[in-house]
Amino acid sequence: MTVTIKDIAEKAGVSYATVSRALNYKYGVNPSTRRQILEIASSMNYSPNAIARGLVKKQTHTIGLIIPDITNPFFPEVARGVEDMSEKMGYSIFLCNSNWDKTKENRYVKLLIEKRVDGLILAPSASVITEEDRQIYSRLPVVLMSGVQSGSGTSSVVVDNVKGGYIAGKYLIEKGRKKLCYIGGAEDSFSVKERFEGFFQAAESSISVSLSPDLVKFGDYRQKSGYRIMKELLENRNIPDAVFASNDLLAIGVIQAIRASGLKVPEDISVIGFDNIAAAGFGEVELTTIEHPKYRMGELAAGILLEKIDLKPEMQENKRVVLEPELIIRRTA
Amino acid sequence: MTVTIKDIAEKAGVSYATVSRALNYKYGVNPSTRRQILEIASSMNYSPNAIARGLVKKQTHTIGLIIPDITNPFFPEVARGVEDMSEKMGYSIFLCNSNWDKTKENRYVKLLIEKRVDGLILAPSASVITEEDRQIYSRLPVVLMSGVQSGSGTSSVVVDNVKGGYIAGKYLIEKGRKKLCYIGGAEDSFSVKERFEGFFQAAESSISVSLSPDLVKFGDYRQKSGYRIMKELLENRNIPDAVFASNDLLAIGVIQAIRASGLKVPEDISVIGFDNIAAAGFGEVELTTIEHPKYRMGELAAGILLEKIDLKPEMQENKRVVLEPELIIRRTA
DNA sequence: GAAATAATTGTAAACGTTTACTATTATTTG
DNA sequence: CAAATAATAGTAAACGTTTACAATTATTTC
Repeated sequence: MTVTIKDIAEKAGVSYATVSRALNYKYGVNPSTRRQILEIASSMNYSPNAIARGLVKKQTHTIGLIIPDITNPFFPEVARGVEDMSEKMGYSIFLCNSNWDKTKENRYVKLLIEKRVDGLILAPSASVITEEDRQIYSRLPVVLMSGVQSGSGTSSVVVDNVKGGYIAGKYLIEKGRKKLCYIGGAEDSFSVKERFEGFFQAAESSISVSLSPDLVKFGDYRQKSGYRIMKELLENRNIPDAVFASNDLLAIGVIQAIRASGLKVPEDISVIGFDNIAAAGFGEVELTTIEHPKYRMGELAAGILLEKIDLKPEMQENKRVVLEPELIIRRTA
Repeated sequence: MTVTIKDIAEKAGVSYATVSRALNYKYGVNPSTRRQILEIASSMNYSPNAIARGLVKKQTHTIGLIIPDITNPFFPEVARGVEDMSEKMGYSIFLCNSNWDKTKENRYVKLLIEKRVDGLILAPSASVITEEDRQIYSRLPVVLMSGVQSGSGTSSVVVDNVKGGYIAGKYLIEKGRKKLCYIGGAEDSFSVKERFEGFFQAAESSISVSLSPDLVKFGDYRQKSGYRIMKELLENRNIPDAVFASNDLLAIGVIQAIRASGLKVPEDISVIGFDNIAAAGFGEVELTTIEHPKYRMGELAAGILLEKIDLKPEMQENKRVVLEPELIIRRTA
């Protein structure tokens, strides 16, 4: 049906090996023959079959990107970073949403391996790394992103969560806040724990500041959760003067709850988030937060992966790059 | 290196055709042989090579998704809809960001065809459809999404922009607004025009309402643009009592400008957007807007495409489905 | 229990490339 | 101008599957 190298060869009166060479600009084909072949190819609307090529070259120039949910405002930028870098290097990406479901994530990994991707970028939906995971990392180049503990057995790029938490805490304290509060996502999430750790360190470092256990709460990573938790705190008259939410969505929920109760942000309660999602800067939100270099993270992950792909398996080594968080001061703290 | 059907065949002492049949659950292989083969396959950690299969079956179970920019809050939901539906039907998606660049979009189309995707979903970066585009639609199943005029020569799924604009206008008028204003994205964008058309119709339908040409402005689709345009209007003392922005980002910028000038939304000026992006509902934004069924659009596009793929080319027919917009009343109008 | 039929398995070609190796032709060299 | 060399082109195998067809083996039927 579609045009193949053979068709071109026939029309040009040469063998199809020659056509292949001409098309791939390999040296060793007569310039005039090549010109002729190229012309015929374009006139026949020839489109090289990357599947066939992939089969013989054992390379698809394709990588898999598995993230929990592209709809979560954290991930589009990451994905864009991955895509931009990949495109620049001649790779395409399969986008897969694991929907925070480890089983689905694993199914995707399996599928992508069947599709013979050259490598995999994974923002895991769970923090723990299983034996099965390690097994996968030995089958193909993988780089992990975001919320991954060190010693994962493969390359990873993460933000310095502890430092981010620390910066948030320090800033709040400098602003004269005394009664701190931490509202985190899922308690078993690695990054939630790390951000808390940094925040806790900051609180500890100042004797006049408290971070009492009843002002450390966990839920999940959605806005509603922030709203609910904060509302409860307010209703119980357990009122901090500053809250650090472990991500921006949560922080927005927290602010809503505070304002709904008639209190003011930041006058009565300062609120600081984490991630600096695009919406944090929107109009009336103006959230003070910690920048999580999302785009850069994606870009780096892709860069590291592509570098790995170019190396023979025994030459590949695992890198861990830790990105710097940064305080973004807006209006809520 | 990796395990192939031949390796399994050898170990099982059968021909590799039999292994292929067993693995694919084709009828005509002895149950006990199959059991044995399956066991060997799994013990050897066999992963079928989808590339090789794709070559012979001339089907990759892969579709391409080209959108302008996943970082634009409109697209993640669309992409998610596409992905969910595709996954359900056993297809993977290549994600490509054209970055609103027609040239890049075309390069991607070409690349995806080389990678032999079974079909293509395209949210075009430009409104006009060229001869080249039509040529492409004849090469493989394509469905277009969002901002596509009818008669595009292939299937498409869009929202009823005219109706959306009309609903916005009607609502503002019902609320007693008299001096309407339209702030649109790029003037040559099809959807910008359509939304205006509907809005204009609504304005026309009521004699006590004005929509004067100096209150119809165009820019691009970013927040800043909305801010800038509105600011100018306010500075020139050309002040409407209601503005319909052709998307939410623009609307947010408009609101910022209004509030920065000391006026109140919605008391002094009502603002209504379009798209209902997630951030429109966030905390303090609470934007009144027109729902654009983004997820549904992606889901439908994928559904229509997959249906098309299953049909012989001559059986494929072009569908155009028009989704209903819906008024979402929040706090800005 | 032989013939007919059904079930299972094997053989080989095909999918569209790339590439090692060989063959041919053109060019240089002394 | 013959020999040596360089440039160009061709042949055939390989990549890992699927599948039409043929071959074999098992089962049924009378």
